[in-house]
Amino acid sequence: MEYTRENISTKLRNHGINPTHQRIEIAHALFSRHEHLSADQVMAIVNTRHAETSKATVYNTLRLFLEKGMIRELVVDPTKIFFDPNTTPHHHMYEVDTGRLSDIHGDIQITGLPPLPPGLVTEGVDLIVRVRHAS
Amino acid sequence: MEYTRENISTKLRNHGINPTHQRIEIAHALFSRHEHLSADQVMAIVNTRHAETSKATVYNTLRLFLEKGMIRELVVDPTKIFFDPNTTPHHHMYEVDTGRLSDIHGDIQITGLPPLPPGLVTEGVDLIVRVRHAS
DNA sequence: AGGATAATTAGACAAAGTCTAGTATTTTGT
DNA sequence: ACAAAATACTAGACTTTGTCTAATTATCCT
Ligand SMILES: [Mn+2]
Ligand SMILES: [Mn+2]
Ligand SMILES: [Zn+2]
Ligand SMILES: [Zn+2]
Repeated sequence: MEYTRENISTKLRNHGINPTHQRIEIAHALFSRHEHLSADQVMAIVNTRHAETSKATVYNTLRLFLEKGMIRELVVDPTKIFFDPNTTPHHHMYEVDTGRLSDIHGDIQITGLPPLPPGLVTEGVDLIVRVRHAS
Repeated sequence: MEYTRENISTKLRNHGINPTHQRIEIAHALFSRHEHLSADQVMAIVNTRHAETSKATVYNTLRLFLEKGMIRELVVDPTKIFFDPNTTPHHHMYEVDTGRLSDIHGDIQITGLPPLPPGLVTEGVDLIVRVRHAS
């Protein structure tokens, strides 16, 4: 699938989001790469050519995409949040010494989780394998 | 096991940590409760009676305990780190709407993890079940 | 005791993220 | 097409978590 401006506009509309210039730019930054990006990185990408999008808009828009379920938030680095354009269930590997974050592919099974206390619903199950480069 | 000052001093020495007044207070805050605490909460607990321990010392000491493997760090809340006095492998449940963090007990098995790329070693596997209170 | 070393401190600083109040753009209704 | 209303964007102040520095204090050793 190609991430043209037109396709991205459609995707935004499908999620109930009004496709504005800034929102298209931010969505494009996230979906055309297949990486996990921080708000700061999104900000930098979107403003490479010439400054067009403010910090407030980057943060607001990422929140909006999250609420609408278009992206996913990863809390894995103590200093910043990463945003993941892939919302299908998958797990992550985090290199603690370099800060690199990548997907784990394969058929991972988690068994033995006790039932939830009543009144609680699962929002997601995050599995993070923390690794580091050998001595 | 009782967490007297004496027992805590011994525990610190066993981890190669010089037991000072502040370090004993901080360790006591963590180990006498069986909760996951943020730096801020540790700070508040340690300084309830009268201010005795500075912010710098709280942060430095928590880092030190971490390095020495006496406590564990949990990156789960986007705004702050939690410290866990329980270093044995176990997993967590995080209530996203209240910020409450608790242990998951039971025999959880994770299968199907692909082998690590060469040169990388596992530091830990964190499983976080994110839950929220039903609508 | 006295010198060396280790630990603590106040407060400046940094970075991520939020908020506000004003401006610009887009949409809606006629 | 036009005006009014609603939505979106912005600069920059502000907040919070955490780090750093340089000076002070406590501890250790002979
Ligand atoms: Mn940055
Ligand atoms: Mn706090
Ligand atoms: Zn991912
Ligand atoms: Zn725990």
